[in-house]
Amino acid sequence: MAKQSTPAGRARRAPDSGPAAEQRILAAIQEAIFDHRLGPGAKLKELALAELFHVSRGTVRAALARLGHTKLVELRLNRGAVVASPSADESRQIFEARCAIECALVAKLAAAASRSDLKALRDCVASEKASYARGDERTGLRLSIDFHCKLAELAGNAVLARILEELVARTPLIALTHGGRVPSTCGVDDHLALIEALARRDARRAGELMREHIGHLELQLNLQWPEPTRTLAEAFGPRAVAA
Amino acid sequence: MAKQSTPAGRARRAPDSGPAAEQRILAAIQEAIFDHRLGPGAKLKELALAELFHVSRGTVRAALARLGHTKLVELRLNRGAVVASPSADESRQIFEARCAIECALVAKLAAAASRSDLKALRDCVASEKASYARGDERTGLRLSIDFHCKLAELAGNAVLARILEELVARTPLIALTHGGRVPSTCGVDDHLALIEALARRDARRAGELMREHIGHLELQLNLQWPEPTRTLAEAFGPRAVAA
DNA sequence: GCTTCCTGTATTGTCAACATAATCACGGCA
DNA sequence: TGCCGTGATTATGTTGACAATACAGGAAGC
Repeated sequence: MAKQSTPAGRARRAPDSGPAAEQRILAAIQEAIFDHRLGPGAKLKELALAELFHVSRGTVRAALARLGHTKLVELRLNRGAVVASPSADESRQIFEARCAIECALVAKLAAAASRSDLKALRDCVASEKASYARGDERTGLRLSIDFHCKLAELAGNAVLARILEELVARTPLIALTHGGRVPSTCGVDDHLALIEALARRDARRAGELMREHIGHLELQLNLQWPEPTRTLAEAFGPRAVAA
Repeated sequence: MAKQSTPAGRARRAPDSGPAAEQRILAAIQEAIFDHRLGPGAKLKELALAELFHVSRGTVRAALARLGHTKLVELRLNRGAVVASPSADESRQIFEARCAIECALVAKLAAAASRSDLKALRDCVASEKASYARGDERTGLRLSIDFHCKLAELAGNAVLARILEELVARTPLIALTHGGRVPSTCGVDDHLALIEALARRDARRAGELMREHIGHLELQLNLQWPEPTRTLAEAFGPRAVAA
């Protein structure tokens, strides 16, 4: 017998609340950030989200708390949650962290990657390339990010994979916050070169390539640019006034 | 004027609830795990904790959720939270992750550590050594852990520091879960040697030493031992029955 | 004697209302 | 005209009660 204990209002086919729903909301917000439909500073009101996803505010709060822990959203006391705006400093640190982690991963993969591992990586890059070729930047970017996560997964270290995933998830925000254009091809060639090094079991070269690749990403995101002015005092500071 | 808006029952000198209290509970549980007063598998009942800390269940839930995110506690659906018991596999992955991160940190420090940085590290090891010398293993272990966190802090990368902190926090659980005795001197000599390498700006040697040091930790924790049997089926499996 | 089912209890998950704090709009004032 | 104080509104933080689920003990059946 199906459990129809819920009064009558809304039959719960898909669970309208609970940990499952929390996961659903979390994933939805994360995807929205990925797809640039939510930019840095966007306000995430509990009530609005609760109504939108047909869940209680408590569920939304739990999801926002988790997103806050991964630093994808900033939780301000008594002032709600907004999509995070990583500072330039923080962004550099994120790339530095990625470099450390991903270099270790490729070193491990260079030593232990199986034939099927390499094939999986090549497939990943292939569909990535195809997406860019047909102008679908959104999917391309997604697959490009997937490539990095795949590296972690294939390296057989779930702990590092999880950490890397959280770091990688913050990259789109860095791009948006600092005005860098999302690169049009996002390093497909870098990815291919890296795979070749892995195939040759050339750990040293693979590490170099990864370092360079992340360096490219960092440059493309224009981190060397000054941080966008956020306050009026900055925007109309001495320099602007003097002119 | 002091805000005495609370009715009358209990004047809130220390905040009895809210984000501050959440932090307090989180820290308390984390310390209890550090000090081995809470071992793997220990049940963390919401109501008990709420009464113990004079907060509402909601606050406890929030704290547990955060601890769950850092994997210090395991959250089981409808079955509450227990202190985590990292598997042998997971433990190895944690050490691998620490190795990757800490090697990157010492490489950076070897290049950029200032005189005061080195002094801070030496001071840290000195008090660590002193603690062990007077038989205070608890404080010694704490300071030993602090040393690793200090490395991250001095390296000037808050992102990596945070990640490392979470990884390091799980080490005591690994020791308890897999029955390894907590080492009596926990690598004070390793720490000193590492500092010397940093002082000589010898990045290569510092990396080697760090790798070795973490290797020592891993060995001391007896990860090569089989995992303790948890299920009856395992405990009384074919081998035991045959005898 | 052992297993199986059942019932009572304890614990967690969920929700809706209340209290508190911040934001916004309006009107007075220099 | 621009600024500041004030009040209304909105949003968040918190609490307590309710519902659903899992656990434990005991009774009945094999």
